[in-house]
Amino acid sequence: MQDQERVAARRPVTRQDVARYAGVSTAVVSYVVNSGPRAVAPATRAKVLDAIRLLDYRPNAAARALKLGSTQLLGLVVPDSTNPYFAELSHAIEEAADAKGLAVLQTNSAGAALQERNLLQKLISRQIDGLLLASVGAVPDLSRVAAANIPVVLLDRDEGASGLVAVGTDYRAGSRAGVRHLIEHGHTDIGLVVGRDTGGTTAAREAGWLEALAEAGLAEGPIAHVGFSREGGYEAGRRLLNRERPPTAIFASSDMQAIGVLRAIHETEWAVPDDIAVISFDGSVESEFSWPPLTTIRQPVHDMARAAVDAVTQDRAGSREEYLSFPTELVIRASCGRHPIKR
Amino acid sequence: MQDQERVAARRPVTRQDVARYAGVSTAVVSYVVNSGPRAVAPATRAKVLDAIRLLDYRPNAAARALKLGSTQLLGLVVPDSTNPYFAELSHAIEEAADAKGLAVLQTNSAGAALQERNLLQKLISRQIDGLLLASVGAVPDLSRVAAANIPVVLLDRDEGASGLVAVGTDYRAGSRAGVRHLIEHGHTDIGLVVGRDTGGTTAAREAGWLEALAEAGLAEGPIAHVGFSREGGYEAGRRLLNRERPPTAIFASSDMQAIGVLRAIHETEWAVPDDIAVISFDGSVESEFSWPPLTTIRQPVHDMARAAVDAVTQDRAGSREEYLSFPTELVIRASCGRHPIKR
DNA sequence: ATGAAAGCGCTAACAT
DNA sequence: ATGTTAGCGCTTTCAT
Repeated sequence: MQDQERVAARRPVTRQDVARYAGVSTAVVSYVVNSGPRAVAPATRAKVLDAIRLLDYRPNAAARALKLGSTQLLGLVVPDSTNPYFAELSHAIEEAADAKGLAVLQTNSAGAALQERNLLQKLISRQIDGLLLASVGAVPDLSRVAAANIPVVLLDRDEGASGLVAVGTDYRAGSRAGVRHLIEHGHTDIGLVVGRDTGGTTAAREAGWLEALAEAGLAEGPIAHVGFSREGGYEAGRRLLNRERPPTAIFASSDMQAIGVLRAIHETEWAVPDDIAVISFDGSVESEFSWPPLTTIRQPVHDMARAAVDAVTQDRAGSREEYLSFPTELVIRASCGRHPIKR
Repeated sequence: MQDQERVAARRPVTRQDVARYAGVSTAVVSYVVNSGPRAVAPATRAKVLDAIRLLDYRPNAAARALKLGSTQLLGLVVPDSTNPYFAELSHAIEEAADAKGLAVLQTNSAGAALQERNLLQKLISRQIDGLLLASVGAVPDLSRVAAANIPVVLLDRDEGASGLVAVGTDYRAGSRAGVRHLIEHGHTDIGLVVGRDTGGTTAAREAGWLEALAEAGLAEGPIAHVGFSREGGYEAGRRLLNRERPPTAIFASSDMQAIGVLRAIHETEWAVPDDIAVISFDGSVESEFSWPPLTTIRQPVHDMARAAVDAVTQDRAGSREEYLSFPTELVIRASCGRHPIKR
């Protein structure tokens, strides 16, 4: 008898229930819910809407997905969502997707190709309608995705890939503009901190640095190849500072690396920008609140996210090749200094 | 004739196809795929497995979800996934979920109650199997979720909530330990930077600070109530430093706020920790690479994530009340100084 | 050990 | 304008 208090496990409300309650057929409920494809008389429509409200009916997405063959789900794979750049990109993607009624399954590859492949498998079997991939390698294995006919958009790329849409910023031009700014400050010895991998955006960032130097007739500065992380930047900073004649300015090709560089500089008790200037690439929030605030080449993350979501939801996606490149913006803050450094 | 090159839109491989290819019934394929509920002869099993491999068959998650009434999907709502603390928590949750074969729908409420409600609606209609919620308000509106019979676990809480499982750390004890550490360094004038909201974890963090002071017989230091952001911390820092007699140490109740405080201090050209010591709460990576590196009270994010995922996937979830509290760890770095400050 | 078939909730073509 | 109904791919009961 005491067990009578047990809460009845409510069976979820279905379209059947709504139809019955409103005294119409299930088809009509469908027409109302989806605003089509058939018209419904205003009076009937009102009845159905009432029933929906009263019963607190919510369409079953799984059933809908099964019927339509579309889940309204996007898959997103990034190396590390904890990295502010990817965190901001992911956030922007989520917003852009949400605006289109799409939800996103966010996953982390930890920068490992194997893990990335596993994730793709899982996402495919979840019937995602599109895949946004910031891949570890230059040539991700997309055979399974292609076989499943899922549109793909590559993120964080410096060029298109065979038959795919890719989005990125103009890393080369951005880097060049940043380094040129350093040169305008009078610097002639500008070091580079950049990723360890060859190709990809790393090469483009490096190329921009080189171009700016060449343009100004300056000699190539010292380079430190390290991981795209704070730790990597720290290591790079130490290496550059320990040279016989350290550069007077450093271009770090990502915010994370710049943060690490700053730490290395602070540890040697040099002043930024008076003893050494620093400039970074990405423009994530963290660059604004470092000490000193970093001059940075900002990527238009929101524009890129929107473009990526747009592209992946277009019919033509997956069957076209296109590279969507976005311009960067030089955000000038304190780390690059006001005056040329004399040493 | 040219159009013949057109790629045939492959119909996805279904369980039917596999059954036909392997010369068995669809039921047997099911038994093999799910390792149950019926046994299958080893030879048959092998045939089916071969067919699966050959046809590159992947079960349709939507169909499975419809049939089973379970999507293997978790919903996650945080105020801002761009905040390193939530980024790390989300990342850890994703890992914990993935280990259980669950995927997670990550969403951002932007700290707005209305947006939060909308997200919950959307997540519910996607038939999530469980909800992880770091809510904006002290008492989230969970009526819809409850009606849908979806287990909920509250994140980032300092206490249980009626009928719900909640996870959090011991904010009060952690804060107290941190402030006590400052006191051991000889500080007697310790300011507090804390959230603007009353109640919730804010109150607990404040209580810990107060307790440590009381314990040591010290007077209550100055308080700045600001948002849980870098900007908020900056504002708080300025306010505290502009006092007639600034505190010699500041306890910032989150890493983000501490980062802002550091900026304010640097701008006044005071030295940390020599002129003023700082200590923070959370222990996200960013605290490690600030300058100087922040002494911080670290939350065991991974443990919390695992516990949250475990709890939300338990049958009993949603019908029990429990508060899972995790201990913090004091991570000592440079920002709290070695010696008492004399001013 | 295996197979046949009902049915999960929804959409839309086809009827009326 | 509205109703009837087949079928999306899967699981599992019930039969064999």
